[in-house]
Amino acid sequence: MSSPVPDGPAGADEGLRARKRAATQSALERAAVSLALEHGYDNVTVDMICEAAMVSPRTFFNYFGTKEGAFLGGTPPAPTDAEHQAFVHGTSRDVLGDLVGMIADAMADHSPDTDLLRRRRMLIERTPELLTGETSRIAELEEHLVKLVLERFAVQGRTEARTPDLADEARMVVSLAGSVMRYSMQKWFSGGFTGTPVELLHHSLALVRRVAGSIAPAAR
Amino acid sequence: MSSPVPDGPAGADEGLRARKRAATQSALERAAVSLALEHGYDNVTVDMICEAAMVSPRTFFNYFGTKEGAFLGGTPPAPTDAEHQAFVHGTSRDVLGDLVGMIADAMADHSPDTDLLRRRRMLIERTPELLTGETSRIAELEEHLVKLVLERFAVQGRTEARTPDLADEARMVVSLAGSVMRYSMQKWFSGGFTGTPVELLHHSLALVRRVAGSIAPAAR
DNA sequence: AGACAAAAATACAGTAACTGCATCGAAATC
DNA sequence: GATTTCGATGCAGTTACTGTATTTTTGTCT
Repeated sequence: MSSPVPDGPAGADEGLRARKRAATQSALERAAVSLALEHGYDNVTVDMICEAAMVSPRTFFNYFGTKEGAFLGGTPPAPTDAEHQAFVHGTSRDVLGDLVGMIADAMADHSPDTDLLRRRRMLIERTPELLTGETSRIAELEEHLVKLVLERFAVQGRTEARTPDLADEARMVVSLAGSVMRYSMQKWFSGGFTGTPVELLHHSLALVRRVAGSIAPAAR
Repeated sequence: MSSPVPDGPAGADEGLRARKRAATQSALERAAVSLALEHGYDNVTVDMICEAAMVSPRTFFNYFGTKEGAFLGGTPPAPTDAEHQAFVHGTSRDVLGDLVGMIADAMADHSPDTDLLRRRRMLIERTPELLTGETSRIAELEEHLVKLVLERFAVQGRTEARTPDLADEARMVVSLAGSVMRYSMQKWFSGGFTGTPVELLHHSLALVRRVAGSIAPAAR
């Protein structure tokens, strides 16, 4: 108690302000999911969530910007700088796999709250529109992801001079990653999958390979 | 010409009621696109559209159900029975290509109004959120499309007994088709593509094949 | 500890999308 | 021509979301 928190090394808190902020956000998300599980997503209003979490409606929108956001979790998945670098300088030839892995990591290191995740999963399972919403949120990252892939191509020495449609290829990689994520999330949230997320992604990637690989060039 | 429209083979009209209906729908769609091109999508309200098209706001929602609908075109793309059958009984090995082709057809035979299509394309080009919206509309068909693919598999003699995860495969085909459509639409609406839609689809499919094919099983 | 700056919570008023319901008028059916 | 059917409309209400000004809380500096 002598030194006034010089620079907490392993400290999980960054000041009381941030802690309170995290608390209210968490409270709102929990309230949202709980209410939706009880009454159904459509029958839950923002006001109800605010009352349960004891904050003003205006504050709600300061946090999430949209009603849906409270149910899906505050901030859309964004890769950290570390993940960014790891991907760009990855050496494997499996660009798609690495990209999917990065997105999955970004989604995972999001909220370590196991219980909330479980309840959220139940909710999404019975509320397909939320699945669509999450898909859209990921889609908003596309532009950024395309840049990442191009960066990685550059690091690997692939240039537009050698491959004229490199930008197209990057865009397609991102688009395919979207497919894999969508497929995986769908399978994950529909409950039919028993296993770890990592296994699920491998399963999905293998399936992509099989399906896309069986494309014959139309001409027999 | 003698019989009073017994069953018009090529007849374009199905009574005055239907014609009027089509007229107002068209008027609303035109007004919506025009206003958005002039003022920007966000700055156009439903009331403005209604005033321009001279219908009540209530009627607007009777037609489209959502504001976005007026800009994207009344009814979401749905394959006709003919297209349905053609796909299910297709003999080619390229399930993905055929599926994409069917969706494209469904979107094409939608509105033969070239001018409106051109203006809509301009609008979407400068309004990415609409692109996302159209993507979501297609996503709503997914369940249906999965059934179609499974039907086709059945016709081709592929059964769950032989391929345990046939349903998974079907789902992935649909998911990949989504990717191709998304990629194609993106490229189409971004204006960078000079060619017919059919060529674009071939380009996209080839790219999928190249990208997905280059997936090495991670282990080197 | 007390003054002061920064940030967050709130109140308030307003816009705009969307819905249910009852009514009215035109079109199809007989 | 009478009836039934269907689309258009008016109206009142709910709900998501925003801008702005005000108040409360928290961090900081002396």
